[in-house]
Amino acid sequence: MSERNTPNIYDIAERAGVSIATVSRVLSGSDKVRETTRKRVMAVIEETGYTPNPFARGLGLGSMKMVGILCTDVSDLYYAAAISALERLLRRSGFDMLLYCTGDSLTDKKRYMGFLLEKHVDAIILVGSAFKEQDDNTHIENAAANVPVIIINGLVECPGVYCVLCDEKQAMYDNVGYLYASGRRRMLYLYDALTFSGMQKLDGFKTAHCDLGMAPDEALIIRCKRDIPSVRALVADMICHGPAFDAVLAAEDILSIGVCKALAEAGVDVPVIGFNNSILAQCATPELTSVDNRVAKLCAAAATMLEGLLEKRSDVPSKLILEAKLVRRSTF
Amino acid sequence: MSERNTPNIYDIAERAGVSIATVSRVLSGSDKVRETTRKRVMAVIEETGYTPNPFARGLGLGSMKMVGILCTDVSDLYYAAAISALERLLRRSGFDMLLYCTGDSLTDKKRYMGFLLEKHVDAIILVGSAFKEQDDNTHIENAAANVPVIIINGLVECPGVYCVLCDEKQAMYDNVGYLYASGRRRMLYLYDALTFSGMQKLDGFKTAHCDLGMAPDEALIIRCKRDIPSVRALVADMICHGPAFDAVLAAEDILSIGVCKALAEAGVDVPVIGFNNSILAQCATPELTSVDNRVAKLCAAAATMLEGLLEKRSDVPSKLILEAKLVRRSTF
DNA sequence: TTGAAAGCGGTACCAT
DNA sequence: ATGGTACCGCTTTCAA
Repeated sequence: MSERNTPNIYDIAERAGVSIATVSRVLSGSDKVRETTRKRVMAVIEETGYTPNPFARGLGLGSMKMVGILCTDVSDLYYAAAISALERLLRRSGFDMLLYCTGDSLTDKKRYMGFLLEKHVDAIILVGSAFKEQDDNTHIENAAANVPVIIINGLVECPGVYCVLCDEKQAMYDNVGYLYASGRRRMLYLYDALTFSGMQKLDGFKTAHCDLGMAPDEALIIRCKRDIPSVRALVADMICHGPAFDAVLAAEDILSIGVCKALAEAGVDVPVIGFNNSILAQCATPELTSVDNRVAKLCAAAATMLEGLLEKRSDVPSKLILEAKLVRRSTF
Repeated sequence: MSERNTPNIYDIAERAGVSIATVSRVLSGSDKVRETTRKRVMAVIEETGYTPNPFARGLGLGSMKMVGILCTDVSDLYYAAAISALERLLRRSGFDMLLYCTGDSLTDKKRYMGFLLEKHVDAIILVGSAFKEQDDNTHIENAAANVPVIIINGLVECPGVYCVLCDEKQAMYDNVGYLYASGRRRMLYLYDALTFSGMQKLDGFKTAHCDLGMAPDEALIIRCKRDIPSVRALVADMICHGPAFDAVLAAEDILSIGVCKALAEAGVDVPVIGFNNSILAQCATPELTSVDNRVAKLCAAAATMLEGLLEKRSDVPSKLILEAKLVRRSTF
């Protein structure tokens, strides 16, 4: 072996007394290698600790078996859970995860999407509906033209884009139904952003009202900051000065926390339902009833899709919708 | 341009009427290119949307500008915060992040560390003290022999390993002091794991007791599951059946949540101090006083170190310790 | 079953 | 300032 730091395929070939082609065959598990030859080559590989150079392999194959992940913010509980699940699943399929956090600006989302394509990843997974824009999804369409794109909990209908989502509209629709059945008529709806997911939930809220013959009161549909003290102040103020409400639906657990605090302080007892069923739901006092939107299942479905796509199978559905599930705790 | 999907440097050279060497120079911003030539080449690059193939570049340079990150679990709030911060910082320095989640088994930690080395990453960052083992840190030492290794909040003293940590021992030591000053003498200490970080905190707890002339009561030092209901049950039981305590120190915010719930139920009011100052501290009721162990700062320091190391500067400290900071809220 | 050699797409040294 | 060319290390086709 030469004095390079790591041995290469030539070193192995030389020491095993074969050509590099044979070493390559052994490495790829080809059956066109005589057993004795394979043994000899393997012995040299073991003894030298040789591992193939991934860049060279990537250059020849056009792939380093990496999947690019785009999320707006890993420090968010929901995204972190998704990425944790995806990492395990991807690794099991032999892929590495290249992680990009974009923040909310469309410019950065586009820019990072571009970087990912330049890196020649094998696929791109968009985590969260924050990636579907109202007007301009050209970057997603463009990416999909080059490589499979999977969106977790977002929907962009375009060839090459595969979506795995939770039926959050239905979940929120059902929430309204449950509260209605328990006699509630003035439900407060809190949300922080109108991403695709945000719009679905709001839509479910409104549609349910209509179907139940109630006109949703716009004064009870409030956009607020994703921030406990803000929500707390907001709800405290509403308790004092109206408009009156007799139940609360929040688009995110974190918002519900603020709600619970305000309610507890004022000694008001109305049902609250959160969304995401994150650890925050268990931390809240009283413990929060929350909609579980099945992150782990969504990710598992995405991973399965991905394998299908990379094997160029034609039976991969372009859209897959899972049901959410209400996890009842103390607040309802 | 040929019918390949993406243009390569030869296509650009041909269309610009120059050699590939010149294109390469333009790409690398060399000043040894005539301005008119540069313009011509740039024009072709723009118009074709050419981007250099990272595998080829990686092969030649021996690097794809990627940093490998190892953490036991991204879905943990603390690690997620760290990884979020690191991602931004690394990207700013032009590095991509290859994320690996190992779980707690040493076998997997070693295995994934090996994978990372095989990928020829430019550096490895270990997030969390879970990576320092009691007995066997050969995998870390071995990795450090090949590539810079940085540990966030962990300590392995060995050449090539750089550590950035928060002085959690001192923080816990101070906590005991504060509680002592407010008249507390029987402090309950809860922890879930004895990682390096866990041992530091416990050590601070015990040392402070000794320095204050109190023998720490081993019956008040309790290891519990990292799980709200378990802690809650544990503390509820202690309130009823003893041993008695008049303050609680927890090694993690999540444990404190269980404590707060049990205290609230029993109507007992004793000070509680959590650790990590995560979002959970704000979610708790009452809001939790917690030690901020400066994840963002630690990560920033790590990023700075990394740049120094990759520039082969010799002024990079092998150990850097930051102070923690107590964030006072309602529980103390 | 095995080997020789042509890519893959860059970087960088050496001429000119 | 520019071009020619030898690497970097692997995969794969074509011959033998």
